[in-house]
Amino acid sequence: MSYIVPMRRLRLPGGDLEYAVLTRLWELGLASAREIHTHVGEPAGLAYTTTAKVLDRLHVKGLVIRERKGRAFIFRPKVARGIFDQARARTLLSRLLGSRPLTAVATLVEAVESIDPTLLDELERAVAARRRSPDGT
Amino acid sequence: MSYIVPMRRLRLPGGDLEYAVLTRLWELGLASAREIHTHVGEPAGLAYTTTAKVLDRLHVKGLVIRERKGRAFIFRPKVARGIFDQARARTLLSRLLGSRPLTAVATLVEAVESIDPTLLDELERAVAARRRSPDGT
DNA sequence: GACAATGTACGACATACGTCGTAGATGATC
DNA sequence: GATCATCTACGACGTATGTCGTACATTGTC
Repeated sequence: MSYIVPMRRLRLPGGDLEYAVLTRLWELGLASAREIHTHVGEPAGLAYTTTAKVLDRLHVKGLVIRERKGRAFIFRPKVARGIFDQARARTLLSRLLGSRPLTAVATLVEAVESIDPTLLDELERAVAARRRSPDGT
Repeated sequence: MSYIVPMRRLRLPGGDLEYAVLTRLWELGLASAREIHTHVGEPAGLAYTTTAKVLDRLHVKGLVIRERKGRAFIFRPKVARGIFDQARARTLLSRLLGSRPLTAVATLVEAVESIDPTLLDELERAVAARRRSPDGT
């Protein structure tokens, strides 16, 4: 790892709460702050304004669109989940691989296994699939 | 993703600069702040005190040991790289897998490929190896 | 022993994010 | 139309981390 780059400022990833909110939005297609809160914030014991604030920040970051509907807003994702997740995965992966990709890959596989052994099959399948279509099938 | 857990406070991961410094320490075995700075901070255009501060924080976090040597300190890692990297990988991976592990695995493989296609081989090998010895060979 | 060089200690500021609380606006209800 | 419920706007605080600068201490050198 060189850390020569002074700190990338990708507006993409974001924190866990933001991602959880965005995820819910992707699943619902469109939703009010209240709905998102009911699904994400509330079960986590968070205040309604916390959810609202997150939605607000996502809006500022241009990750969600919002339209007024009466006194409230209806939010909808502005970025495609696939695109976002891809970028997010690349960012997280880059940090993980660092200067010793080979070793890191082994560690990565171990981690996958420790989280859920059955994912090894999936991993194998995914690699095979990737091999079959190096493009984007 | 449920985000039910209010935010883990693992003292492990840390940021990129901290990880870069720790990595250098693992590589060198033991080193002075000046040495680390020469290897990590300087090439990144950082001030010496920045490197020193990072080392200081790593010390506070109990990730490095330091012994006085004259007016300076000699640092040495306190945690094994393997252990640390494993925990780090698990943390990063957990965030990546989220609520749709299957989809995430595919995205993950794509990301690996986009970063370095040859790593797919490595990934395959690692999975196979993991299969052969589910323990810790 | 005075001085320059080099270290450490530490406070400070910036940003990203999680997390609330309050205030004010707006729509719904009787 | 007065009242109540619900939203949004926004400021604030806490923590983690990157990033410096300054002050103070220590060491090595004439």
